[in-house]
Amino acid sequence: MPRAGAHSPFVRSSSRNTVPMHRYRSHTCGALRETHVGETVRLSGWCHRIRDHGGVLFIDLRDHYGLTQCVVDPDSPAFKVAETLRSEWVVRVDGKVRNRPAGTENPELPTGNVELYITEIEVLGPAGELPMQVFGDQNFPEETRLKYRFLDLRREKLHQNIVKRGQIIDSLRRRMKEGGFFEFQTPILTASSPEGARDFLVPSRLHPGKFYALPQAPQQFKQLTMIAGFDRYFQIAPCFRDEDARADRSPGEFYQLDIEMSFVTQEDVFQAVEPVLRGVFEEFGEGRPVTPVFPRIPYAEAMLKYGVDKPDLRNPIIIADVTAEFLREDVTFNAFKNVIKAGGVVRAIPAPGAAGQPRSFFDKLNDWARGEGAPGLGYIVFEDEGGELVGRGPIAKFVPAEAQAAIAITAGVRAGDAVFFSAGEEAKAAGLAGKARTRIGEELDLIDRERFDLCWITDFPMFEWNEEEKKIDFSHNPFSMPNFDHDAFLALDPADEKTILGITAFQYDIVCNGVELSSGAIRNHRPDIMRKAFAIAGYGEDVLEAKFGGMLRALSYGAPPHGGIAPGVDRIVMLLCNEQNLREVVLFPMNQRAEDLMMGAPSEVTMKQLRELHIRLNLPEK
RNA sequence: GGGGGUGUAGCUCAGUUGGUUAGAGCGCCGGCCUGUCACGCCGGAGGCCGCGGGUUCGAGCCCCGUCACUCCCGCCA
Repeated sequence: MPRAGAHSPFVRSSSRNTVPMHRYRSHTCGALRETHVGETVRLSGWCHRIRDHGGVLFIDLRDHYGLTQCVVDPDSPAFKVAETLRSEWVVRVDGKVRNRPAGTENPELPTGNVELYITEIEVLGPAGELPMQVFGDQNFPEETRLKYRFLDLRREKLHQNIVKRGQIIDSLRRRMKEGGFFEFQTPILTASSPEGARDFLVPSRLHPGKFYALPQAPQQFKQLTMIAGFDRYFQIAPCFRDEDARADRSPGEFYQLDIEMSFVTQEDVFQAVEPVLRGVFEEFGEGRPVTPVFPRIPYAEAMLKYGVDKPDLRNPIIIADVTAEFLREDVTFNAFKNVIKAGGVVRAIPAPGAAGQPRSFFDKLNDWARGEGAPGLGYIVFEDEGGELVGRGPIAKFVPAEAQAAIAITAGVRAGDAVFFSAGEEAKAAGLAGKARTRIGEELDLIDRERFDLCWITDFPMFEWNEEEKKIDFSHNPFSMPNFDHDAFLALDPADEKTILGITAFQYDIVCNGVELSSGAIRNHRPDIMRKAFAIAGYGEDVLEAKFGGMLRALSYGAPPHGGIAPGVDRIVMLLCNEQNLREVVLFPMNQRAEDLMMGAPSEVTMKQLRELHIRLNLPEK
């Protein structure tokens, strides 16, 4: 059980014992080697595993640094006590280091050539019967793991993940400082923001009826830091959002490597950040290849080719638009033709080599698509028949050979492949195609898991249509600079929805293996353009003043052009630790319902506390 | 707020078409064992089969409800 940082920070006893022994340990449990043979040493740690042979008793003693086999037999004065020890008791043992008898060495352990012959045992912390074993790699229920997190954290995998997390953060910090960035701390108690996620609120005692909010991100603070002239900001920043959890989204709180730079274009941000992320993936990726130069994929292209704005580029499937092919006069598949007539599109998802799949493969995907709310997932299987490309499948008979050939060319498929179709209104068809792409890639085992494929997604739309409220909204960060001539932007007619919805922003993401790692932008540093952008999104001058007055004022006293990005630390660590869930890389996570089962948060508070905060509860009826 | 999955011993799981006394491994307790490192052998304790209701002669199994955990949708600038 090799552990990180095997050196001991503690005092060592000399072989002549001229130095007094430390109260708890002379060495750590990962330190002893053959060079220590003959020394009298003192170890403290947890009884990892006890093997009682009657006459001889082995105790594997464990601490953060490693594992040392300790032995007692009836000749030792400690034998009686040793027999009472149980798993996970914390003990201090004294004894002499000796070579293991020939043939009993354990090459799995760095300390495996030696053992400690115990002459004295002091129980420092006995343990009750354990709700979960530390030893071994058995699975335990999430609830138990969270409630007894301190036990789970003793276990090899989680312990290593947390160590790795620390090392990754060290590396990020070092790389940022080497890049000329300076670290800042921004407030935790701040003001609620109208855009974005739901805020965590903190009632103010001094100002009845008023609330602080925990920052969703230090967005405005880092911009203000730039306006204050500090030029290059970074922070391992805690962020708080009161939204529901996902496997890759911690409930409540998470950390970002928050970055901001002055006098930069988008290109400068890319040049500053890409080496940091590539470097950290290379450093901690355990040899798995990392994209040498991150490709840059405009949002629109990503939605077409991958059906999603966070494509997993390890999946070789590329979606194609085959709307034109289904419009051909010789094609008689009216289901698709009607969709197209109604303004929809048809997307083709190639399934390389799927011709050999059994019927159940296609049926399963069809069922899945229905579960996604689609009418189904049409498909054509291409086979080679005497040198001719022949399409089969339920809809093939509506598509004559020439049209099939045209589809095959557009979708880039050959005999032996299949192609699935997703038809409908563009965004929906693209979304379903994207999900199908992922699913087909997984079913056909096309995804190389031993790789980190990173890319930039660029040119996000500045605005989007809010169907519910029938209005234009910011589609991302309201502080982003539109990629549009400034004077023309100021002159925009808010009713000109077509032009407005076509405007992109200097807004970008980094994606790795289908996981959105960061989001960033060149900021809008001009108050006039800011006012215009908010006006387009339907925010009046009063709202703007109330919520972003400080920011607007700051922009009015000499603001440098600036921009930044904020990679998600937890997600980076999750990818590098090969974990599917953020709880595996967070020291003390909450459960899906945002409860801390160990500390019992959230919890009720006393009436006195509520009174001081001028709060009266109005609880929902059960 | 909605959908899926899971729920049987402390833990991981098995449990046939609804049919005697609900099993195994790990852990725990006791005994034996002087070279193991997933030690071995023998014995033992430990079960509101998540909870409530229903169907049935009979329910771990079928039905309804509910709760918990989890994954997903909504949400997450």
